Amino acid sequence: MTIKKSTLQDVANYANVSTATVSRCLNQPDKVKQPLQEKIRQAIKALGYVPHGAARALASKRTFTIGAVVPTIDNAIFSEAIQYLQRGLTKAGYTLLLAQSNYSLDDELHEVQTLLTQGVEGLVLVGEDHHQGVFDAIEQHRIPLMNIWTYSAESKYSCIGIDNTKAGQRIAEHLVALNHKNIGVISGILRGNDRAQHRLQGAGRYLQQQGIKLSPTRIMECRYSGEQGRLAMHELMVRHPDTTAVFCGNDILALGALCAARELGLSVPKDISITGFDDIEMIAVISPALTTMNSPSRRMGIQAAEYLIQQIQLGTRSVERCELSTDLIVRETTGQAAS
Amino acid sequence: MTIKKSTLQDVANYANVSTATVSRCLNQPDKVKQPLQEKIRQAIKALGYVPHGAARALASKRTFTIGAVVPTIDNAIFSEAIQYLQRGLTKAGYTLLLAQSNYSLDDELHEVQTLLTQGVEGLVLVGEDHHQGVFDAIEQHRIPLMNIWTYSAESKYSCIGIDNTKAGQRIAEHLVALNHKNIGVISGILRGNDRAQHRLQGAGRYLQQQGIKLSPTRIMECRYSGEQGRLAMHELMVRHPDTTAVFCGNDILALGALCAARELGLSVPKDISITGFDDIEMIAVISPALTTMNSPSRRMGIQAAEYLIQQIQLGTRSVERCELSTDLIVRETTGQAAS
DNA sequence: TAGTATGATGTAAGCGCTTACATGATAGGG
DNA sequence: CCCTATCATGTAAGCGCTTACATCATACTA
Repeated sequence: MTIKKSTLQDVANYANVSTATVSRCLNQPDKVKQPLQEKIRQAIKALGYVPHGAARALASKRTFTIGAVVPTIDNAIFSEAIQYLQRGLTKAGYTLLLAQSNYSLDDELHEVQTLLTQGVEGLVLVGEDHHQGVFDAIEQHRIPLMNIWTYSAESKYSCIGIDNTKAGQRIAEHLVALNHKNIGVISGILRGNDRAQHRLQGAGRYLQQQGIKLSPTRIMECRYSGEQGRLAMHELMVRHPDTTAVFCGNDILALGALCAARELGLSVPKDISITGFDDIEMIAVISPALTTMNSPSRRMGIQAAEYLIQQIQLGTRSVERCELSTDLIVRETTGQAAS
Repeated sequence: MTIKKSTLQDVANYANVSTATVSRCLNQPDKVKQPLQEKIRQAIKALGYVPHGAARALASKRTFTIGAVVPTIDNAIFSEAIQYLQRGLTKAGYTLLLAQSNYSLDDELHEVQTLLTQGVEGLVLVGEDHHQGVFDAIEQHRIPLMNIWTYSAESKYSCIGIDNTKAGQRIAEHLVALNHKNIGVISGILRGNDRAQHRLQGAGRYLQQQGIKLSPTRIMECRYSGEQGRLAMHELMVRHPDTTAVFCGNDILALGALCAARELGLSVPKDISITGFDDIEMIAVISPALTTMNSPSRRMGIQAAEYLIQQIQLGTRSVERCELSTDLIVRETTGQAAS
């Protein structure tokens, strides 16, 4: 172990071979004879040699890197997907470059550009709505894109996820079946978030069909955080004390709403029903256990990795759309509407 | 917007200047006259030029990249720290390369080597125990390292975090003050996890001083997951039905334990007290609200970013040790021992 | 034994950028 | 009006690697 960073050249000198041989020993070992390999391995170890990724990338035009941009890593549902995505990529020798958009399409574009500068060979984005610049850049770089957390049959790009509209409707059906008429919504920020929009649309449309009006004042829009959900719930109950059910944009918001209900002395589900979305692990072990829709985040992560690797290796650019099923998981926070 | 990826050379040709000028326009704009800058900007836009990071890195010997390895991103406490770390780095023009060790020091070493190949200019690791190879590699590459989630006055490397031993002791003190004698522990995997070890040691030592024996059979070791916590709790209560308090390694485990207690018909905190660790946002809005120690994860993320950037810019390699205070947050899951 | 196919290794040309240095242009001082 | 200091731009040499191609050794085949 010398004290200075060593290069391929150093290793080659040390082992008395050419740089080409060392390079081959590293990348195509079967092309180098055993004894030489030994010698080279020893040299590498002795010098503490670590390959220079940038040089390699420049020379080979390969980075073995995939980029992903999620709204925030600080939400169990995204971090779970990322974890599995990363695992799949790592296993195949790829590195994940992760960025956050904070639910902003402009930020997303900026992050995508940074990722492209870094040379990502594939991209994972959340949702199907993106800045036009994102699509342009992807075309120009000819890299595969996979939109996760969304499914639509006409999507121009590959996607894997649930049909958010249907899912939203499914929740509404459940609430209507329980005879709820005065329904409130605590949604995440809708702007630039097609998933939230679709869920709300799905629910809204169904309610309308059932003759139930979802007035704008019953829709609270806030950041995805427990505290925000709590505040939104309080505000909602001030505006519409008659509310008997609340459709929350995700589980964290639902948890906040649950907390507010407790603070207001409302019993769940007797006085008020609350639904979440995502089915993060944690909410199954709390009481009352939350009624929610599950988000197949692992599957998305795993499959996004598989798809991208395959596209890269085959050099193809086929569009693959995969709809994952989602189930309503009825637990303890929904019940018959108080009469 | 042409269809092929364009290079600096292309931009230079298009704008009728040399590559050097384009490069300067991008990196040191004040060295290029206004009108020329305009022309170059236009060319860049027209060609949809995106710089080639690897080439830049190779030529400039700068990557503006920082690496971090956390046990798992799928734990709110780490993802929160990462979020703030990333935010700080991005603001300063750095990119974060994130990897996961799955609580394994060998995996950590492997990830560190990958990160070094990618040319990271600084490293953030969790805890102070690392594979010797990690330290060797860092010495050789002469990059700053910051250990987060740990504080020790003698640390050879910079660190920021809490004194886990003290924190463990603090929880034990709380339980003893409530007259608990039969205390169980549901810890995360201890191997390769100095934080968990220290917390347990801190608690164990204090209990011993108080004449309370923490027998090995009262210590459950399991993966950090709600479900694992739940199972561990069941097992613990089978082994030691006399247990009146359970010290959990983190909040997720505590949630699982809480669930198990409910399943066993035990009332919390009347029959049994449960403590968590980390104070993730969510546990404040559930009921019963969890007694826990807070982990200043944001501060760690923010400060790790500041420290590394400073070290890189100054080219220094000074060691900075920062102890963050942590507080016991007594909520509803701890109470007097059942007599 | 010569001729050829096969495999192992070496040679050297870049990959797309940055940057030290060279060059040319401009302006001010004597 | 020439000389020099100053600034803007161009020229070209690599950064550390990969890889097409050249070279050489070896093992067959006839």
